[in-house]
Amino acid sequence: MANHDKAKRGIPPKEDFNAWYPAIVEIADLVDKRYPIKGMDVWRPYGWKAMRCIDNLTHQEMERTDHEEVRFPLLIPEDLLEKENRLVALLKRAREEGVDPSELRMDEDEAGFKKEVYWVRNAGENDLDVPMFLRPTSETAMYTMFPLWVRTHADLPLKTYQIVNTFRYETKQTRSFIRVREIHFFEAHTAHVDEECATRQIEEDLEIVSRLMEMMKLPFIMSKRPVWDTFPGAWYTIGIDVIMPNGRTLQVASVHHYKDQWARAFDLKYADENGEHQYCHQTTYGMSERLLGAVVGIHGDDNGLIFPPLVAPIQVVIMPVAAHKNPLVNETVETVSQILRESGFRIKIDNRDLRPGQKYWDWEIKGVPLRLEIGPRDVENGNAFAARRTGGKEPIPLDDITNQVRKQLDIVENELSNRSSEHLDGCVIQLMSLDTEIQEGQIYEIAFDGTDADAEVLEKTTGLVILGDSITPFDNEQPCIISGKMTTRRQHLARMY
RNA sequence: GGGCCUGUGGGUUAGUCUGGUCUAUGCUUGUUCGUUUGGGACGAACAGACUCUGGUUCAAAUCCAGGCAGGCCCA
Repeated sequence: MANHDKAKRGIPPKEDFNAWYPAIVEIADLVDKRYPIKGMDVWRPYGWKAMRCIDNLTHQEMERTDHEEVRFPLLIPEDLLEKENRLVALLKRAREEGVDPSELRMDEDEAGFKKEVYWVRNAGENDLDVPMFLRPTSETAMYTMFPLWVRTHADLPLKTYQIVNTFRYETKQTRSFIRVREIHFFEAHTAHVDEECATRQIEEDLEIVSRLMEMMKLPFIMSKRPVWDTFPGAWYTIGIDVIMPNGRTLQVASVHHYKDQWARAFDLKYADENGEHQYCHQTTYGMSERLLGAVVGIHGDDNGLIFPPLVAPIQVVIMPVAAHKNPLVNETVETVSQILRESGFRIKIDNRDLRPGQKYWDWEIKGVPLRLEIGPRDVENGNAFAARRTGGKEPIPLDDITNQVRKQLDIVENELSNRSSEHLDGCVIQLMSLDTEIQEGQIYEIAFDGTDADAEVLEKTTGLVILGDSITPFDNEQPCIISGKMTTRRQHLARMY
């Protein structure tokens, strides 16, 4: 049978990303999609461990930047939402009054999450007087408490974060890690004395995101979102988009500068040095399990996943080969794994009673970056045989195993890094004029300095979406694609997930 | 938001159009035993399913209605 090989592994070619992705998340044991609620997958041990590895990097970054972890309740009473709604309504009116209406887009959604939340209306046999909803995000819950915590300028900055589950009633098609109804969510919320301090926080957030993206070797773009794509209640929003293999962008993180808008709605004030009350300035920084979706999507290949070493649930799988021929094999495997574990590597010994070939495929599908084979021949020569998931095999000396393994993992990291930037360079191309034919799988870089109305034209004619102003503008002025006016504003057009 | 489609063991699949031959087919997985073990071994035995509720009928996996769940396409 010609496709026997493929059929047995059951992995569609990665070329066909829409088939590959949903297949691989199940075949590699990340999730079980058979749980009977749309958009709520079961995390399997391997998938959860991968997520935990990513979360650990996040925890480290939060620790490094003096954020403190908190944990807020899942349920929020409905009446608190009214403060938020009033704020959103207020901002909307201000925006409508302050901006030329011709420049405003008419298709703005009703702001807020109200339609997309799950409600709890009963408790036991009783109807609740005040219904509660499952948090879609925690602004409302947190900003109800912040005023109780902040008294004076000495309490600021307040830098908190939590990693929790949030809920959104998605009506669109769901996809593991990418669009789900129960979201594994990271959110940092901060409060500061003034706008400038809050702005510095935004800068810190962007630095953290960049570091995390680098650790996970993800190709990304950071853009200040257009007004209509700004989070309700935010002064501005910066979106971090990963460029997936099919050229679609996936927003994996967002950072919001709220100025004092939420503080006014929730009465979050502090006493300054002169004893006068001032409103705080706040920021939010959010990420989700989409990070894992991006890691899966970006690095995997026809043979399965490839985890970047920093987030690999198992970094090195050690495999005794033909152990029955020489008792030294298992002994060596034990010693080596112990040494590596003590050096901080995540290790797995695979001594299952299976044909070696089958074990190899297993770990390739699961994306373990490095495999060490130790057999009678290797023991005799004082080697382990190292096979990198990104390609290439070589014997490495056992007496220097820690350094050697580190070196091998570095090679994998570099390879993934190179692939990632190649992908970025290949996907993003310049669009000089609207007459150019738009191609599937491309992201277009443009110089654009037009109005909202111009933007709408741009989106309609290209069938793409504007990501917003790139964080790094052009060095030299270029003619705007619509008006021809010279500008350094660099923007991107893409298909978004 | 609009439209189309699907639901059979753990996975996948035959059977549905045209009700009876279906106490339901093949492959795979799982368990046990034996032989094997440096890139997917083989033999034997066993285990395991018609999405739910209602209707039509002498008779429903099959037809009808609804629910739940899933997939695809378009805004």
